[in-house]
Amino acid sequence: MTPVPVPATVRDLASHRSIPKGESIFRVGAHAGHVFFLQRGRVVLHRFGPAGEEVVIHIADAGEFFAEASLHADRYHCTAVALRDSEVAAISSIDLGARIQSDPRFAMQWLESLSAQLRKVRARVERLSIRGTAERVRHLLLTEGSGKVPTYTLQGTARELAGQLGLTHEALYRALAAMQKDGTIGRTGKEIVLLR
Amino acid sequence: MTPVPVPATVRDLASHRSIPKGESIFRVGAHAGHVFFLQRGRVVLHRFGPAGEEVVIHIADAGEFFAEASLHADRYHCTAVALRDSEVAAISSIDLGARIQSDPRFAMQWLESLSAQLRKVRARVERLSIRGTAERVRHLLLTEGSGKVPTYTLQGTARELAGQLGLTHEALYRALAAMQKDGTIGRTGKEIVLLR
DNA sequence: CGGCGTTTTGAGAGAGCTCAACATCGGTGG
DNA sequence: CCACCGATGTTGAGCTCTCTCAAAACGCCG
Repeated sequence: MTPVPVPATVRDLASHRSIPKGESIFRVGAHAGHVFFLQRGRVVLHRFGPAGEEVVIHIADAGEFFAEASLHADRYHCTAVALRDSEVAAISSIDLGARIQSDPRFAMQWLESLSAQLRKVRARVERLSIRGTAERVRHLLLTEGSGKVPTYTLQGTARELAGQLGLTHEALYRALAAMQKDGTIGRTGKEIVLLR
Repeated sequence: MTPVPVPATVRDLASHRSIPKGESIFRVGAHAGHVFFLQRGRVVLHRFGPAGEEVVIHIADAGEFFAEASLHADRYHCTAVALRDSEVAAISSIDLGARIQSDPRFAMQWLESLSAQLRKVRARVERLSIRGTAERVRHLLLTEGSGKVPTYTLQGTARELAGQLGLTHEALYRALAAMQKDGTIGRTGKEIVLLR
């Protein structure tokens, strides 16, 4: 997989890091010095419960920012570990904060990026609340698809999509097969089209 | 229910509106003139699919901002309808934008509020991805609970919580009963405590 | 007191998970 | 070039958990 490029607005603030699978990017309690942009791989953010058990807060996929709160806290509230070999862009929170304060245009852009993420995640919450595999797929196509006839292009594997939809891969495959058979969707390679 | 007060930072920009159940607050395509803070009630944001069917993007509950993207778009991309009698604070997006641009301290606060929401929603996504009613409740207590011994205080009814957890109220009641019986949790009134 | 919404428990049905087997595809090394 | 390997894709069968429908107890407010 080719790495997602760092957004142009922060590119000059970013320094590149490669993280082997299993290694941590930061640990809870450490100085919150950076905001991160995940260019490739997958990262889990988790905390530990009273009995030391892992509690997953978020799983970041390629193309996402994470630990944005480093701007406002001085210590990380969770631990970040690479679930695969990953590449991240580390953005100094001091530099980022300084630019936000000094460049209102940039502040607006950063705000817009956060808003967009928020909208996306909220839609995902709604999707996960829907009962029925087919209905979830339909919601995905309607909210994330583009074009007159809603078209969604698979970014990764269907297995990954299943995870995003809160389904097992088997359930997703069956739903897609059924929807294709009854003419709800069409598929050509990585593209899924909502027909009715 | 007593209305949630408007956050102090934007109070002077806000004008109050009461929305009867079933009425819309804004419609898709209309000029995106305001960001909203929901003080009381519940609001659904939805779009319409090709066949005119409703697609829910988000359901906002009391205490939440919604339509933050009005800052960056000139038209609403969805329609907002009150699911109950609601009270909202409408914040002019022009005024808000102006303050963000002119007051860096304020910009930081607004950013922090967005970050906090993002973190919360992401945790909720993770929660909804968990299989098993009891495990979901446990995740809620561990992520949203406070204190040494994780304690969560019900804000509304248990029914509402069930909705938030993506469960039927029956499933939630049964899970709570079972967890109480086997000593996983303790309950006193609106408080739920994770014991082990 | 009467009515409404919440809480609680029961029983049955169905959707999706689990386990399993096999096909397919892309890459790797002999 | 082909054999092999791991990961993805696909389908089957059984089982479990949650949803659905139902009913009753409870608490609150007019």
